[in-house]
Amino acid sequence: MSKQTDDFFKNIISHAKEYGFVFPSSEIYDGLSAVYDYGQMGSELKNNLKTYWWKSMVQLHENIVGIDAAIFMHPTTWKASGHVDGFNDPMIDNKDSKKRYRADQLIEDKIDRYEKDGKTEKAAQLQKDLDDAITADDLARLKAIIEEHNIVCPISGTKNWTEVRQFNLMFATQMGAMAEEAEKVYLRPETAQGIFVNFLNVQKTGRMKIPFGIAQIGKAFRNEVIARQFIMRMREFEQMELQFFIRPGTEMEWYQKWKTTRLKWHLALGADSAKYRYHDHVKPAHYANAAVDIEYQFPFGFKEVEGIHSRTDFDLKQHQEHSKKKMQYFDPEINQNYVPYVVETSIGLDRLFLTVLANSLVEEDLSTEEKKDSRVVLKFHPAIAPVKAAVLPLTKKDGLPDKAREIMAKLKLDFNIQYDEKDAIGKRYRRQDAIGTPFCITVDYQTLEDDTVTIRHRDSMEQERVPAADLRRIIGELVSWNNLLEQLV
RNA sequence: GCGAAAGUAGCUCAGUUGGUAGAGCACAACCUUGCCAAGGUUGGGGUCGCGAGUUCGAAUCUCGUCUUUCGCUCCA
Repeated sequence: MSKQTDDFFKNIISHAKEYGFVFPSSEIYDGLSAVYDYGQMGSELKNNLKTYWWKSMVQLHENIVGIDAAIFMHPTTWKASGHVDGFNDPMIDNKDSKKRYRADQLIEDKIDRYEKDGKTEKAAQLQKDLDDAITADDLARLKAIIEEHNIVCPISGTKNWTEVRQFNLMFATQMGAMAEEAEKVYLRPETAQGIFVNFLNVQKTGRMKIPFGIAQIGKAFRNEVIARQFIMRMREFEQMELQFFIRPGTEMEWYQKWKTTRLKWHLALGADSAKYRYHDHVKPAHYANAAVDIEYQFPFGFKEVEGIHSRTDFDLKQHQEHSKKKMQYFDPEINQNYVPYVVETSIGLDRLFLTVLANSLVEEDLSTEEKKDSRVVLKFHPAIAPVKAAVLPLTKKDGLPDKAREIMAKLKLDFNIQYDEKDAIGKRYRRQDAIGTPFCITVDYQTLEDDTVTIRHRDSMEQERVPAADLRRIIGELVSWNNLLEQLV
């Protein structure tokens, strides 16, 4: 990473903190690794991004509905999805080769070698030790076995091992206050399963006909080995997911359709299209037969923001098997019962938030021959800006504040508005620039005479004079969701 | 997890050979100005990430620890 991009990323982080977008979690206690809080500006921006997504899915499509499933789910859910078996292994690292291995597999390999060498007795004993240690969940014992049997790293050939650690992707806790009676439950590692288990409920009660989709926004939790890069990879994060249920055999058609639809959605926010690209997965995950990422070019390179997966009927079939409930749909058009196929679009809200910040943060040089000058601006699309407008009296005397308060009182019924009378007017404009407020309404001496105000536009810094009575309509049109959504249809 | 770098006020940083902490911006009050930041006066805010150790004395030296950034690794 170059010095320049490094600085750019640091700028984003410090700007985000300085203006109340993102704070390290529980910062007074030194923070918690890879956990962040959204501040007064950040939560507004994040909510607006959710609204944009929700409207684009649920409001714009008559065949998409939204749900809000619980974070806790029946433990069998995660057996069906493959999360329990797939990600629950004792791991060990070799410090020289920096390779990570499953500790039990290293030992199994050693057993094989003993057997090949004809040391069957030794092999049997080791197998027993291994089984005992695994059963007892004794990680220290596993490490000891590796050391006792001089197991070396296949790559470096050394015995320079770390401790054996249990790798658990899912956070577990218990439900029920009495510890001995408590049942182990997990914090969901993805929101998708909340949709799959509700497939029948929604389909029946909503009288949904295939093709149809279920959308959901919610928190998910993954105990990543290493979580890094600000809010790029967090252990607690928020997903916005659509599971779109379709007739088997039509999945590629829908996959292509959602691929284009979703990129359009990102571009509507105003980013340079050169900063986005598709990244096809050569080897999709076990549940998918096609997968693509939409990537955004961050200062530190292209990174995944959204994934589109053709999930086949894997999940519904798994749940059908584990729950013994028929996860089927009767399709009257072809007179057939089938388990629907699924195309999923899954976006990381926190990453989206970061793309929007990275894309919006601009430092402009406003220097003239006489004076050096610059400003820092967050050029958010007005519809997603945390504060829609600021009402500013030109001075804080001669009744201008009263007039400004009066205007503010009306506008705040419709919009998130700030009022500011401190410092010179230019300085107040710059403060609003720094949090991305698209419009500044200035009350001046002329306002007292003819009830007009000026609207100062963030990006052009130009002003226009309008009747104060028209503000609600004018601002309303400028910040309307329509400006974003009309680009999608 | 391994390796490297960093952590001093809200932000950006200074702090000499160890001698009880500073600047600019920001913030608050007042004055001044009045359409694009950085005018004046006054003020608030830091046990120098945390914990030990060495020392008469530690922001400074040593060790540990936490957090962050970068590289590797991981990411169904």
